[in-house]
Amino acid sequence: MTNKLYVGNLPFSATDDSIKELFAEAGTVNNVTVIIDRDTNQSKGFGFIEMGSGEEANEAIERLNGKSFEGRELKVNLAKPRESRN
DNA sequence: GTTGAGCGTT
Repeated sequence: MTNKLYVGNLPFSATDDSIKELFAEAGTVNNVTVIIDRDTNQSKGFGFIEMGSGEEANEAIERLNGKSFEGRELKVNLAKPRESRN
């Protein structure tokens, strides 16, 4: 999987839906996952986006990385594989 | 406020 993106410095007002619409301009958004803190139900300030293809993911990085969104500067990069939370 | 969480099966 090279089509998975990591997005950080996300505004707390952002959600999976708003991010999906944002990344939709760069290509097909296959899936969006915003990390929500289970204890506070508030976003941790980062999330993960799965694009339709690696080229679309790369497009999203170049177009949305460092872009101002809701008053916060977006950090977009390739995501690293998740480790077990055990 | 920066590289996941949830669920017992995706």
